[in-house]
Amino acid sequence: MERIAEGEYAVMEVLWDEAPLTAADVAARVPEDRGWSLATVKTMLSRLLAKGVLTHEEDGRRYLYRPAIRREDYVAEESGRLIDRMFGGRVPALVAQLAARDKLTPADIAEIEKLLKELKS
Amino acid sequence: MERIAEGEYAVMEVLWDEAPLTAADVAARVPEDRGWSLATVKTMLSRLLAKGVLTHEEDGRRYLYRPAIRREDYVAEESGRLIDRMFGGRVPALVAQLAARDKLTPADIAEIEKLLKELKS
DNA sequence: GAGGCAGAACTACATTTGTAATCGACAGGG
DNA sequence: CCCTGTCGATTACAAATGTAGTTCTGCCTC
Repeated sequence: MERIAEGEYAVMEVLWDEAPLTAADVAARVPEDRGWSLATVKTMLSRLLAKGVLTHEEDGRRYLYRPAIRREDYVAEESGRLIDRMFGGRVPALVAQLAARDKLTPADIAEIEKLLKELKS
Repeated sequence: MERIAEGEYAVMEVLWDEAPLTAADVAARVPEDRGWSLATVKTMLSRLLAKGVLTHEEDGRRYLYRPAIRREDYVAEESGRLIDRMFGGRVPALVAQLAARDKLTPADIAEIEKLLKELKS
């Protein structure tokens, strides 16, 4: 699976949330703070098509875009990559790091414990 | 803190592992499979210096390089970024994802549970 | 003391990414 | 039927990245 750049990812997010959409629809849904023009969004869409992570179908004179890969799959790949690179593939090392940085609220801890308990059953 | 590119990161790893080192030493320690020439490593070192994440001190005619930022800090920032982007900042969502993908061995689970238990004390 | 080697500094060049502008085709409104 | 707005396609261009090569300058060796 091709790598998706940071900016491109914002477009994927939109389409993972709702698809199919026209280019204009995507542009309208991209987070405001990107400050992108429609042209920029169209460039992103072309590149994502070229990378094979989007498909398009014709709808009259326009295209409707939709993701060709599942969000879960991409997210899994990216997090795996990070865990491999930064934590030697060891998930507990990641959790330890988060803990050391106070990134875990008591609610998070409870939730994770619950998850793990269910896993073992 | 400046963003460190993927390739540059490999150089940082070397120096986090052992420092200070000369450019040649770094080159010798970069993972084989990168297939980098000494020149490439030197370019990386310059760019990392420019980004302010390395420092160098003179050692006669050469430089000795050492990290200017701590590995833990960088790793914390990067993992935070990923968790924000892909999991809406929710760590339990990340753990759930790993679980769903069978990325957690029973040993991992036990280790994480132990970590969390200690956190609560 | 001249030649060569080792270092850093500078230069090079393709690809990817961010961020558009422009072009050519066509559909719909008047 | 023609104008104009809308589409996708093509082109643009700077910054970051990957991956070196080249140059200049001393130090070491013979």
